[in-house]
Amino acid sequence: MKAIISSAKLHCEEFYARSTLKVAKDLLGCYLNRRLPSGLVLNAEITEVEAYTANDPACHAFNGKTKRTQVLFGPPGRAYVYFIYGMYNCLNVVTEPDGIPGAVLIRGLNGIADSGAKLNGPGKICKYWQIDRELNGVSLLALDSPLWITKRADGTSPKILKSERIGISQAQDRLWRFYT
DNA sequence: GGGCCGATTGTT
DNA sequence: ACAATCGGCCCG
Repeated sequence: MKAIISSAKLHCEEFYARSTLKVAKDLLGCYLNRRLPSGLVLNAEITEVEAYTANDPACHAFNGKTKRTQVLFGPPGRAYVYFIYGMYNCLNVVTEPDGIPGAVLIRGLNGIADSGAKLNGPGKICKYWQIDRELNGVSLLALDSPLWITKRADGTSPKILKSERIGISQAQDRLWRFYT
């Protein structure tokens, strides 16, 4: 058995089975980890997120469950990856208890592979980290997952700023974009 | 089957 | 400002 993670710990399902707004803010400062098909593992600190909830006109799940959005209604702690603008994929983490839709969009990373480089924008993150719809629905909780999230090692929490969400045409008054 | 739109991004 | 580029969803 090989150890993928030494010091950092995975969140458990209970972490994701909470209010989407709380999960969004708590994910800031955590680390997104990605095992590429080549075997190479990338990791970087989450620095920007957005929350999308059941009673939110900007959420894909707002108009009910469809083939595309069904993972939003499923168990928490899974990846929701959708294809947008004919070119880009966006990565979300599913929140709320099973049966209630909700997700946190990952919009920004910092310190990619210890290089210190920043990666801004959900489309670019998925492009550079080879995240596409094949990962839609995968659990982030299993150690053999190609995608998982770990807590920050020092146990501290970053200072959180908020603003309107980017690129939406509805519910623009909700300050549900959080960043560090 | 047709048409419109989108949780984006890079270029004009 | 706008083009790139295509799946989902609604309508008929």
